[in-house]
Amino acid sequence: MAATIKDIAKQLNISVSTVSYALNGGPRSVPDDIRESVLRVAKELNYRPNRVARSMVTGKSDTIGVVPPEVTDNVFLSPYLHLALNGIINEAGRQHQDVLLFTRCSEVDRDELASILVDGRVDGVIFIAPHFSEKSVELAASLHSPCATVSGVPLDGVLSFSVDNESGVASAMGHLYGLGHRKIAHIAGRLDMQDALVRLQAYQAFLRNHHISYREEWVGMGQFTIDGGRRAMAQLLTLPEPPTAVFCANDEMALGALFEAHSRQVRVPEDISIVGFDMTPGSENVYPGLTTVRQPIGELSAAAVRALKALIDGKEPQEPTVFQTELIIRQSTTCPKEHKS
Amino acid sequence: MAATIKDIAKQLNISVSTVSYALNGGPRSVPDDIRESVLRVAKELNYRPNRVARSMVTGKSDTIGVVPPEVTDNVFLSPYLHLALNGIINEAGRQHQDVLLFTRCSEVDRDELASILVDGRVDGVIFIAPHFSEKSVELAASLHSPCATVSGVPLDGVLSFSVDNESGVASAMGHLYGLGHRKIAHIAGRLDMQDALVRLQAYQAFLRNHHISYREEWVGMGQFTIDGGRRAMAQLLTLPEPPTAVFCANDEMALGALFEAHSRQVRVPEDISIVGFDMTPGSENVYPGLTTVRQPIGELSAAAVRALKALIDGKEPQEPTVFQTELIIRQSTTCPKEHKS
DNA sequence: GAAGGGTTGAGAAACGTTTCGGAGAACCAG
DNA sequence: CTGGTTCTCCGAAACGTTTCTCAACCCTTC
Repeated sequence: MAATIKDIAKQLNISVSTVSYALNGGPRSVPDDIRESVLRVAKELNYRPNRVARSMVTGKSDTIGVVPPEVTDNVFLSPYLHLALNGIINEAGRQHQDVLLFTRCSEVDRDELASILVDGRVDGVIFIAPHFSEKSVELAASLHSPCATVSGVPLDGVLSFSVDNESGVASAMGHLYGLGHRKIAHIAGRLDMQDALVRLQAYQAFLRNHHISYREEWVGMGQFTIDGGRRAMAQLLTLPEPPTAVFCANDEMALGALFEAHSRQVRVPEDISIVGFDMTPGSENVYPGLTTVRQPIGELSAAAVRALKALIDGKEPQEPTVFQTELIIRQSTTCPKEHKS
Repeated sequence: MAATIKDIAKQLNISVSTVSYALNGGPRSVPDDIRESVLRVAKELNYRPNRVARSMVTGKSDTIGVVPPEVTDNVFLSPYLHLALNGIINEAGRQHQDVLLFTRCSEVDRDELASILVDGRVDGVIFIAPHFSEKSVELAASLHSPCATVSGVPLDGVLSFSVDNESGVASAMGHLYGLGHRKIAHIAGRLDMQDALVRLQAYQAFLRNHHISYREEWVGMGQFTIDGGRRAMAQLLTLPEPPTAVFCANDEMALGALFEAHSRQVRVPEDISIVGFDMTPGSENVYPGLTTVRQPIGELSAAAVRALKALIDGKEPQEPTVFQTELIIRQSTTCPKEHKS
């Protein structure tokens, strides 16, 4: 039985509109004495404005929605999603927005996913690393509801924030190449995701540019997971001619590769060098520390929130933004054996 | 300009109530032919129900709120909060609930925090590890809105989920004691949080029960953070008589302690043993692997969601639930030096 | 003292749903 | 044919806000 604006009005024998104006410093002024008594009675009755009712009228909710790439158990354990979500939350707080997490996208069909985008509970939506097959981004764009993607395909009507994968991959591969590696394998992520595909292509482009022939058996599919990385590494290590270095499309697969190497008594980096991508917290404290490509996931996500908020506020949509990466050299990479002695 | 129920009614020349019944399989039946045409037109018009309006009438939102212990930048980077949030999201999805993250608790006063609890956007709230000073839990309880705490103080009218800290601490301390350690220090967490306080007390109780005298200088304050753990460890290591083992109230502080030991050329576990608490993912892959006390944070949080949902659905409130811990012995603990040779 | 402007506050509409009350039609049993 | 039950479906109320319209009043100013 929460108190409403009507209760206040009744108690003071004034109209609800006056109460509303007083409470909000509303579009109209009210005399000081009335305002004070309204505030007093509001406090007495323990009045709390009902945000749902307000949303109903204003059409605003001060809440932004976040759609994960998929909804399976423990998606949010992914370090990438973790960093992205953290960045979103940080910035959302600053922008005075709450965050609504959609947890039910998988069990409903795409149509319904679209419905949650426009059901009035959020002012805008951020899609984190959507799959190519995910139609809801286009749907959201076609509904003209403010939306943004983090690491998605740039699309008309959608704010887009991504990282310069090409130069990131080039720096990682260049590092290995510079150390003398020529037998460089790649463990790719889920190819139905933008980052994975682009990184694979950039890997291939690097080989081409450096006149190294592309060998299909040196590309493993790691699905962006630790286990996937392990399996892919296992395959690579049992090849008749194994590579001397592995570039992984994210840190989790790199960790998996590292663990697989450990369990097969293959030394890292002496026997094989490993490079990751993302610079997740977990890449730092393993043994040996993982050489990786830092991408500013948090900043990228925060920028998405900022731009989304601006769009919601009626500003002009921001152009697609590409963030730069940075190579972080740690202990998991060194010269190939043949080169050394 | 989203289509509404009215548009459907107008197009078919029937009343909105009939449309609503048809759409919802509502409390009343409608003839099959009408239902079908309603569904058809709804599809044609791309109709999406407005959840806000529905909430308004039904008073339900199918959304549960999550309140972090505090809102500062990067709170959600905390592995504890990460695991808790992940557990909540997993279970919320299963219970067909979305998750609203409150990002704005710090800048508003407690009163306002309470207001977001009952502003109609959520059906219930989960407080994760609230501080003692946090009045909003009591406030929420007094407002009779469904709420739960994870690792909070048990309180009337609040569902409570926590872990058996006493036995967890006893198993960790017992492990060190069994290895021969008698000089056991403790790095405590934020003492304005339930878990930290109880673990400190359990540490003291263990010493008492084993007739080891309590030494104040062997208790460091680590604030539950890596940096705090580092600083506390630095102090312990510069003591005239340093301890041979350190029991930390969480894994992050244990990692901090580990790193500090590394940087001072103090070997772990040969020179000093370290035990953590939580079994966060980060504790596994460091060198040496961290002995720790596993607490099922995810399950605990999931249970909170389940119980909260049941309460929202009008079931009887579940009794406070205490989860058991499990000692995970890895490589960061061994016998003290004096004992060995 | 009348015209005009500004201030004040009451009343009501609107947002999009759900669901109740009840009117009319159809059907059945007596 | 009558009385009761069941089926249809319309109209309207309700949820709690925000904000518009409009009337009443007060104060200038000519």
